[in-house]
Amino acid sequence: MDLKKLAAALIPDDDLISPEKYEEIYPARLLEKGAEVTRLAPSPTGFIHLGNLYSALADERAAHTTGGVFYLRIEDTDLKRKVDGAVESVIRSLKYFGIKFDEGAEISSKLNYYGPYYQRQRAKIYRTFAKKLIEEGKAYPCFCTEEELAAIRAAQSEKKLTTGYYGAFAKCRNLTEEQIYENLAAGKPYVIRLRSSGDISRRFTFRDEIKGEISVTENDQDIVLLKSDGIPTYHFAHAIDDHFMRTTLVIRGEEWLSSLPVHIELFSALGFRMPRYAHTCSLMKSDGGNKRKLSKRKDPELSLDYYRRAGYYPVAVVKYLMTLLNSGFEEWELKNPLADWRDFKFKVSKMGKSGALFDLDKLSDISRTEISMLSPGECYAFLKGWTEEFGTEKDRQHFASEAYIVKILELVMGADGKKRRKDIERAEQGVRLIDYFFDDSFSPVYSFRYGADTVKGVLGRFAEIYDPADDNSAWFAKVKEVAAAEGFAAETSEYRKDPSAYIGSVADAAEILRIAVTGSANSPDLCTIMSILGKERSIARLKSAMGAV
RNA sequence: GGCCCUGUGGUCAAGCGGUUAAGACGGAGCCCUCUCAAGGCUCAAUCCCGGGUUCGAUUCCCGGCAGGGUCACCA
Repeated sequence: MDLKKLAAALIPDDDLISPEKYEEIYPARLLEKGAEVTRLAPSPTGFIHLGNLYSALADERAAHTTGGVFYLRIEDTDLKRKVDGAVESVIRSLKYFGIKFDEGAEISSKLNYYGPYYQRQRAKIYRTFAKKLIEEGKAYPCFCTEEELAAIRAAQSEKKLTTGYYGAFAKCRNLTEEQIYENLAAGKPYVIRLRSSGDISRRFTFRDEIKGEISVTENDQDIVLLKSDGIPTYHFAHAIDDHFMRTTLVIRGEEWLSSLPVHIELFSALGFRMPRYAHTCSLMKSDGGNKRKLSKRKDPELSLDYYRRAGYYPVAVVKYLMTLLNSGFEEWELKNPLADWRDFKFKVSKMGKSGALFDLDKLSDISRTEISMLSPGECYAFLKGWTEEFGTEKDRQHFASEAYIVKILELVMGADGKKRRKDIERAEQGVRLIDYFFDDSFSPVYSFRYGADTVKGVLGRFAEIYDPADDNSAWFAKVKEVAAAEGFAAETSEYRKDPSAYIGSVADAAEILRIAVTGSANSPDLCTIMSILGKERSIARLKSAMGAV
């Protein structure tokens, strides 16, 4: 068979350049030894979730801790699943979490020598190499219809054989020259398949950067290289792109492990040297007692936008992911509390081998800690940023008064450097937490544990003598005075000695005041809260609580 | 079902032939205390099972089992 002629008939493009030329167009990168070139290669099929960030972070760290390059490639070969705005969303989300690319799609960089970075725009390159493989007899056209393929699959699974297009099942593999041209003349659509030379019974070990030695067999599937629309499949595009974009380390989810044999054969058929691979375990979610891989479709609440909306501190999300990526990170951080997290020596080889269950408690804890280390001013800026995007109109009005909010935050966070409160876990909750400082969002539900007379007594007496000029101890002395007058023990120790002699302790009396002022039995220092509110509003709240019982 | 990956407390996990089997989150308790938060201290809780190898296995080997992944003209 005249393969040259066949290739020209199958790939009639007349604007292709020679395959060798591409080696010159995309030369080896000039990088230090050990520098890794990694990439994030999402398909633009919607939002990205925590699992993608996890992977992106691994890529970013692997590149940037070795002086390498991290680039963005868009795998948009499946037009059916394309979602508008997905690329922008990916970039925006990653940027929010501090993940930056050095080159690639939509990245303005002088380094963009290896593009285009959208696979749809790379059709010529793929077709060039598909043509080459056909000429070499390593690829062939397949005219099977979807129905025929389904029938083959059905027959195979009935006989409990491996499904797929391989060996004797690959009907189009041995089509005669006449048959092929007949089909072409009839205008039948076709795909280009790899003519696999592998033997599934041959087994060897492959070294993965995370999993270590893994056992694989040769590939024997005649997988599709070019779909009937002339666009490549993932496998084919992967081999060509990662070769010509000079990727050194492919970090991808372990769901790709099973197609590794295909990729090994592809690189070999194309005569390319393989990059190294790191197959990451997937982030899991607990689902009815079992673990399950995080899914874009099933877990919309794990979209990165969800974390933005909930207001988790972005660095906290990254740090949480870092603890999963390299568990040594946590200890390192404990030892270097002031160091930049990027100074941690990330190692791909130290990545965990088994899928971690996503732990919201842990994320919350880290977020709380990160926020607690902010200065009140920084925290204000963070919360304000959140209100601008996700808050209510009322929130935005509240946050217009910077001085007032900062004063509140000094209380809520602890003004000095060492005694920090950790009340704010994320922006959304933090903004709600301080709602009671604003009259238009203060909507208390009074639930006093004492009778109306006692409540009114405490509130009324305190309203009489409250003076915002009092310092903490003077303020508390007045609380004690009021408490004693209403039958509470002025000292907790006294109350403990003889509980029956009192109706409660000073703590219980303070609770009445606290509920009246804040609407809650729990709050930070009440004395400070009242001084922030000021005399008028504090007393007004005491009075209105009196009226409500 | 075939093939592949994984298997240490509730969760994330150190460990890499001999350890009282780290640490963090969560839980319980105590202290502190006007409540809460924070902080300090303490406690409970783990090597999937069965065979080997070995003086000795969480660690090495084999076999089960369990969980996950994958078997497309999707990535």
